[in-house]
Amino acid sequence: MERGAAGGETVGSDETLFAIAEQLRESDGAGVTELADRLGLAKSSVHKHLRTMVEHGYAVNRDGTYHVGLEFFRVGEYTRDRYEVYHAAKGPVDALAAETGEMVWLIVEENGRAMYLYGSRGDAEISLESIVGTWRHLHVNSGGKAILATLPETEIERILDRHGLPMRTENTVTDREELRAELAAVRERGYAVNRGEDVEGLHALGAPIRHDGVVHGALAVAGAARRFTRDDRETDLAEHLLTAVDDVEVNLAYQ
Amino acid sequence: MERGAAGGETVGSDETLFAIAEQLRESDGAGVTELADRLGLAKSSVHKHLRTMVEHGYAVNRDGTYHVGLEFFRVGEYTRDRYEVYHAAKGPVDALAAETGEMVWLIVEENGRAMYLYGSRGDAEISLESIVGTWRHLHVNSGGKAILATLPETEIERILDRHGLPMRTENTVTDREELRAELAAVRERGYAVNRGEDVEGLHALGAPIRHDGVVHGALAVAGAARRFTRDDRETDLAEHLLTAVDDVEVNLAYQ
DNA sequence: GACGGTCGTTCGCCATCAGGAAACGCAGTT
DNA sequence: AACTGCGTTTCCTGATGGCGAACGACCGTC
Repeated sequence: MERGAAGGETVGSDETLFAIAEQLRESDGAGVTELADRLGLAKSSVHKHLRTMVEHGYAVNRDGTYHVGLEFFRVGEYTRDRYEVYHAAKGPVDALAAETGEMVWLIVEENGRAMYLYGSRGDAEISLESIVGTWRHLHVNSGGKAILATLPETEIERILDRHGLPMRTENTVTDREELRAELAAVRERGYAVNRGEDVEGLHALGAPIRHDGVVHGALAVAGAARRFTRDDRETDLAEHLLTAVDDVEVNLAYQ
Repeated sequence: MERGAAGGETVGSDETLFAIAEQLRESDGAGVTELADRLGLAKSSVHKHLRTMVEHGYAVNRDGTYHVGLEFFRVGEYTRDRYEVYHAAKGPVDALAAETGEMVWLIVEENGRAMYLYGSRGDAEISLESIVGTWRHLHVNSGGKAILATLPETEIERILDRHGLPMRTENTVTDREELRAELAAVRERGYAVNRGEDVEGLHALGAPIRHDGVVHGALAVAGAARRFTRDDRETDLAEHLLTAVDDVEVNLAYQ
């Protein structure tokens, strides 16, 4: 069995389990044979894992095909709810979205990656659900850069070593020195800027949420590049963003 | 290693993994030693599992203690979003909550248990988050009973064999015959009633959501027993409930 | 500033069990 | 009625998950 990347021993069966879950997700449900083929495993092995997963609610068999189970949802909800910043930021995020008419996000960092924990938009609340619950590299995300800028140099180094600086668009910062310079600017400015570095034509501003000397996450405002580059729209948005962050920090202070 | 309950072979390492995740959740984060003690495992084993989990985002080490990771949230969000009925029911649930001023839930069944997939309440949207993402036995839940009533007798039998009829309050139906009679009444009436069978003083009505001859879940209205037993409040609520279900079914039909 | 105590982590060994191959049983199809 | 493709079961075996012990880092305490 192929083992995990360098960095010590891992449990092979766990990795098989994760691979099965991921494959079930990617293919929106699958059968034993399909999974075994795609993962290069014996049908019997896959079957044994699936039975274990079903027994614990991590998988279901709906009329013949296996799917990921709602136990993931249960643990996932818990994981999100445990972030105090989620509860503290919900209100301010909605408010900021209403004020600006743009999309607003709460982003947190885990293991050197950014995850969208909550989102809202001024006009409709459409299609945000496909973003919430997804990972991003820190360097292609305004919130991610805002968080990165607050970390000590050694920590930044570790993260970059682990995840690299993969390119997403023409504008992605892929050079360490360039990133380092930008993070210095972020620290200076108080917020980070993303100019289509993840998605072409999508600009964003991000600012870190601090409490008790710890970074709890970041807020980000995102919208069409066209709007963001108009006159002093950026400074205006930044003003609103930083005020919203203040609100979140106050909420954190008062539990 | 202790194996899973009767019903064929399971993967022991997977069960260890699930146990670790559950323990992390129950204790809101824990260290290697604590986990090993509680689960009766060697520290080294726990450590190896944790490393694997961290590598895949299913755990994080935040300043010395391990926690469940947001990868659970990612997969969990996907699992919920894959339920068409979730998207179809959101609007109607909110509307019904506003109309009635009571709590309204979307409930789905998986592996013979009910899970709260979404909730809303008329007045404030407080404390619903602690319910969404939790399991219930079908027989103590109005939505669960509504779903159960639609299933074929053999299926009901299988579920009762697997999960039993544990008592939650004085009012819980713990007798199979009694339950069978009640399910017949549910089929007759078109909706199920819960009179404090899960939580003392909490009554509820539940009705199944059908589409293409399949049950997709159930809606439930819940509130203080005192209000529910007043005059013809029940028939009035039932009317609203069944109308909301119709709306969901229409949404399902039109994608 | 030496000392237990406690923790996370690493190491090496061994019995177990996760994974493989093949066969079985059941549908639906030809 | 033979065929095909599926999920499931059975049996076997060598890789590996789990163990115990040791290590090293970090405590507060005396």
